[in-house]
Amino acid sequence: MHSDHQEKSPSHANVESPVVPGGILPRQAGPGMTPAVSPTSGNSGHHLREYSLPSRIGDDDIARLESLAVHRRKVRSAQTLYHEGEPFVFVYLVRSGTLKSSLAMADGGERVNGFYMAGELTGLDAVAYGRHASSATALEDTEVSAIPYAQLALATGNTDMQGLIARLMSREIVREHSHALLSQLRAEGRLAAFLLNLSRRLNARGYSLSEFHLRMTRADIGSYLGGMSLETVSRTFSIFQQQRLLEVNARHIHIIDRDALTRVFETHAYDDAWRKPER
Amino acid sequence: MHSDHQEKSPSHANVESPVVPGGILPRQAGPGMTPAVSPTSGNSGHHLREYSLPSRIGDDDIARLESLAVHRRKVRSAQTLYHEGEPFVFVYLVRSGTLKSSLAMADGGERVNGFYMAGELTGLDAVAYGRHASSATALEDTEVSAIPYAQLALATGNTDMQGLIARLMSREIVREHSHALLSQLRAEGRLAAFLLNLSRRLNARGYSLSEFHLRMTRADIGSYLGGMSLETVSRTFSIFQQQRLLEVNARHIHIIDRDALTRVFETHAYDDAWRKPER
DNA sequence: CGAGTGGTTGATACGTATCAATAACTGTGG
DNA sequence: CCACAGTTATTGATACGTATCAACCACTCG
Repeated sequence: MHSDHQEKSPSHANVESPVVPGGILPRQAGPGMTPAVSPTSGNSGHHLREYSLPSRIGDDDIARLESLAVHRRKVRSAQTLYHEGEPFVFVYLVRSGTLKSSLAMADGGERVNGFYMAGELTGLDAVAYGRHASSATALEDTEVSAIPYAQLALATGNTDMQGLIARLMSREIVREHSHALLSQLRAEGRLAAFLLNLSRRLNARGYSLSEFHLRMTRADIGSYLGGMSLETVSRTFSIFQQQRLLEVNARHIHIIDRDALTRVFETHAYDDAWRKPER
Repeated sequence: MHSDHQEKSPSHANVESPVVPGGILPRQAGPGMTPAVSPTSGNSGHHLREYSLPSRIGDDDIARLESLAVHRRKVRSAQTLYHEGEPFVFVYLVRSGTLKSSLAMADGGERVNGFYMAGELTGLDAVAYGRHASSATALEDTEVSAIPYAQLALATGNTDMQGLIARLMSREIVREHSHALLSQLRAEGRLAAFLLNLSRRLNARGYSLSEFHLRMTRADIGSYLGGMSLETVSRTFSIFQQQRLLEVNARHIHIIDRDALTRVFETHAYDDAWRKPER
């Protein structure tokens, strides 16, 4: 029930490679990671272009966090790492694999609010009330490092652990804000933004920028993008394919025209985007 | 240009009352504030019922923060406290009045991502990158205390200021997650959730639970609720009024049937809520 | 091979955006 | 003090995007 996650495309090796303690990020991590908000001052707000999903952090920070980890934990595909409501003990640094974070809705449905990949920290929403505010489920076999939050909070010494935590949380807030902007876009814009974002994050981990494998279902994507039905997600993929922006084969994605995709989500706002010009 | 914020209804005094240093919260603040996530474990997720907007904090915490404030600042209605992109120096504790937080969109539009009232802290999204990630605009004449973030970060001693900041940020994250759940609701559910939330927050500040004055426009509300047009907001108010759930007079709101309002947002999910039962 | 899960596609219904006209109110300046 | 302009809100008509329902296919797993 978890066998299709081995990459089939030769262009990108699997991240399951031996996890070297203290540096799980294949390549590129230093410069260019920090500024996800454009430094332009009264900017016109290219949040969507800039928006980066769950907190990616530098190798040095990862090492610092890793040093406080008490154990590794493997989570099989479809298993959950923690459930919402559970007492909060650890934050988890993803070593390999992919997690989805979700909230249960009153009616039994679920809302996906994030996907976490290697080098990202999950569980920070539990700090507020000492209980996990969301659940984390593995979308493929995944390995995490468990870091006792109490350790982080108490950590003293030259490493400004407190500051790191604060920055990571703030980044999560910024990310949520950017994500909220998706509600202004229609299906095509949302999916385009999502794909470009995934592409960048995977690329930062050493995969191809143009070709990758989705680890989540259409339903997950739709939920994450703000209550789109899985059918709409599927149809939107088909549209992109017809327009030759993508090649889609179930979960294999090949981005053909990156620029056009970018235009899609810069153009497909509900009202303003395409109407303002002629005013 | 800012004259309609004086309460007209006799049932609730204006908060502009003399700001007593060290305790701006009119009443009720201690018990019952902390748990905004239901402690039930594998819960069915009443996030929407529980969801609390920007970080409200206890009087003691407010006092601790206030002690670090370097100055007060008055912001006239429609003026902005800070713009996105500006260098980050202060977080602001709202003393009186109301702020809206918003992001500029690439096309010139704006997306409202929060409203802040007395006792709430704004600016935490700037910690991530040292620049404000959103703009704060006064919806009425507003007064804030400016607290240098550097002070907070360095604060030592018995007061666990770091922990407080961490909890506040985490709470903001939880709040964002809850807010994201609104995307699963339709117009009526979203507006109902919004009104009930406002009602509770105002009530915690000593106002009537059933009657209050909106400080934001229909457009602001629509934007905040996820890209609803101002017309839809207006129409939804009318619907509630016809159903005798509310009395609406421009920005004066009188909640007649609180329970029914609650049912509205528990019922008006897109698919699951009303369909699951018969499966 | 049958069951289950995930994905695609079509027909249709519904919710809401959009466009438009009007009204109430606010602040401004003669 | 009143007329004018600008904002805000209400309401109706219509168009459009997407949810929903349904049928079918592909693939995996036991």
